[in-house]
Amino acid sequence: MRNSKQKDIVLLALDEYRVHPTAEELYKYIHQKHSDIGVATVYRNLNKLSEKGLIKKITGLDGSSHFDSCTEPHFHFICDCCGKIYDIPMNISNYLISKAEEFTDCKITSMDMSFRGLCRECEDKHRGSPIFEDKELEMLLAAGVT
Amino acid sequence: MRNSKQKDIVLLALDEYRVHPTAEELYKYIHQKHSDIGVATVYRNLNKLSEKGLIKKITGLDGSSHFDSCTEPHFHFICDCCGKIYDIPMNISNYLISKAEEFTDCKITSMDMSFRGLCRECEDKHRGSPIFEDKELEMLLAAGVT
DNA sequence: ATAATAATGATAATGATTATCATTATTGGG
DNA sequence: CCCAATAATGATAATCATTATCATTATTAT
Repeated sequence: MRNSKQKDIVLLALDEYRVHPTAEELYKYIHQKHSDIGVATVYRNLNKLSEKGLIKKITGLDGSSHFDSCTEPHFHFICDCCGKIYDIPMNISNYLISKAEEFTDCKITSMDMSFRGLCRECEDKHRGSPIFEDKELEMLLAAGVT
Repeated sequence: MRNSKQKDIVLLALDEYRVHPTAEELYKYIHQKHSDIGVATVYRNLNKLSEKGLIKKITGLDGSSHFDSCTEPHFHFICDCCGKIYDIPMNISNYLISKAEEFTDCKITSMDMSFRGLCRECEDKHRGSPIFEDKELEMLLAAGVT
């Protein structure tokens, strides 16, 4: 991976932007100051940087991937209502990981955990008026590591 | 959510197919026996069923979403090399979840955990010839729940 | 300084998913 | 049991995110 002005700009912008932007969002942000940088370059760099572990790619939120300049081990909470992403500065135990390796007989190199639900703001807003049609969605949350 | 023949067929097919298919794959499978069912119907039903918690939507693997008829709490391992998905029949402790709720001050209704790495098969195949360019990818795996 | 080659930018192309809309099927009253 | 309300369907157009292409430019090891 060679250096390039554009790569630096993308990294810096991601750092500044803070709120787990999509490639598209970050591109628009960058475009304000650097109208000469193309979309493809932003996509390319974000992907390359995340492949190398220098940034984090977060998937499974909405349609698109989000990116996070923080590579410290942490997880995410996504509000089902407003879509906002919150950081959860938490680690997972090595015990869990070795358990998983045991189960699968596979070598684990990375993992991803994300929680969903309602953030405080949305919960307050929707108090009394349920945003979900029925209770089918009230998911069973597991009890104890097995 | 009303009943329909198509919904039953989609659910049954997902059950039969077993291997965490994408909507597209499942559509092709269904199409063999039921050429009258459209793609949109398969997509619609899979999404609706997963919203209701009757099946599981798995995201963040490749470009597309996969679906899983098993709603028992479990996680997934995805091979970075061949893309195969393995089940990990594991639960997460309530302690972790309440910790996460504490951190975020949000109400958690569901969670998702996925591991990545190399499956046994691919590891054997690639022994000696590293498929990754460098060691930057050897991700720091966290130590102990903090 | 230079040759090899990785990165760039513009844009076309792709792939997955959703929206549209006229038609059909399901369902809870009467 | 029939009927009105409306959810579901199928075909296809449209959208959205992302990747491929390719000629040009920039970086880097020698």
